[in-house]
Amino acid sequence: MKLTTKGRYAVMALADLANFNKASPVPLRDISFRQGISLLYLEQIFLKLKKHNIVRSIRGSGGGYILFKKAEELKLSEIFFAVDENVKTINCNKDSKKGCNGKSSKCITHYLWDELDLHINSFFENKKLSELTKTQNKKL
Amino acid sequence: MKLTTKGRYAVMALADLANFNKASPVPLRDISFRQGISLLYLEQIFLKLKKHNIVRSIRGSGGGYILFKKAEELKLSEIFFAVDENVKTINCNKDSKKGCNGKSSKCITHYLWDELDLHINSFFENKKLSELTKTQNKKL
DNA sequence: TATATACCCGAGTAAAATAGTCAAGATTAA
DNA sequence: TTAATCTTGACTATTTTACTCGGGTATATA
Repeated sequence: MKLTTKGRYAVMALADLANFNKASPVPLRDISFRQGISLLYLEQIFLKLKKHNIVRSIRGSGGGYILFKKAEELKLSEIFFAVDENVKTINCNKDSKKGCNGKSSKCITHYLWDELDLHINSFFENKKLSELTKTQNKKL
Repeated sequence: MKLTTKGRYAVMALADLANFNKASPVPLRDISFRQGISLLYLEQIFLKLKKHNIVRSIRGSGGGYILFKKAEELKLSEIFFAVDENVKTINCNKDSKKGCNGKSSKCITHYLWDELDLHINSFFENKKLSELTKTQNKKL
């Protein structure tokens, strides 16, 4: 689980999309403008979201993107997974030279990072996109 | 809270130190060897740990480092804070141009990252260094 | 006191990752 | 047909990370 702007932008853009998704497809140009994210970069991100069936695209004039699932059913973990590919925060055995082989005092921290991943993951697993837009609407 | 090898190394090295801390100071050379971490890099890391009163140094021949606190009382959050300086995983208003100003639909995700930080922080707040070494000793 | 062992510290740097841009399309509504 | 919009792969500037380097300083011990 890398936490970079790519994941952040994806969540922001989808939250925006959810807000404007009522009737017609939303073009990236609009999201780009409203959220202040580079259009070209958004395109990259939405291609990934599309590949993972998070959004559906409608081409041509008047086209844009729509959510594939309802915001109430879309977990943030799905979004991050779609754009970030890497799911581990830290892994101990990058180069298995001295890193982690299970014996001696070497991999003292192995289980820690596993636990951490579970912990972070549970946060995103239990969070739906709709919770964001609700928060926003309340201006909480 | 950036999660990089610097934080990882710090935790690994301190866990190692806690294991060998019984009688005499532990030289970085030994930790470097056992954990497979560059000695020069470890020095950098331990300077920070020292500044934050996590370890104490003893110079000269026969010298090395010892833990300043008991492993049972040393929270992982202190360690990460000491070496990483940055505490936020993602922040929404890097350049406050369009990022986050509290109005319109812009900062939809603002509270999300706050929550996330709290969530991750609580993990490290509730974890003591001694829990790591115990895990290791049990070969769990 | 000489010497080796260790910490101390600022500065520099190579590699990797991130955050984009660019160019050339393909579709489709109006 | 034309403008709007998505599609795709490749390219690139910037930033961050993960180190290295070169010179210290302090102290135990022979």
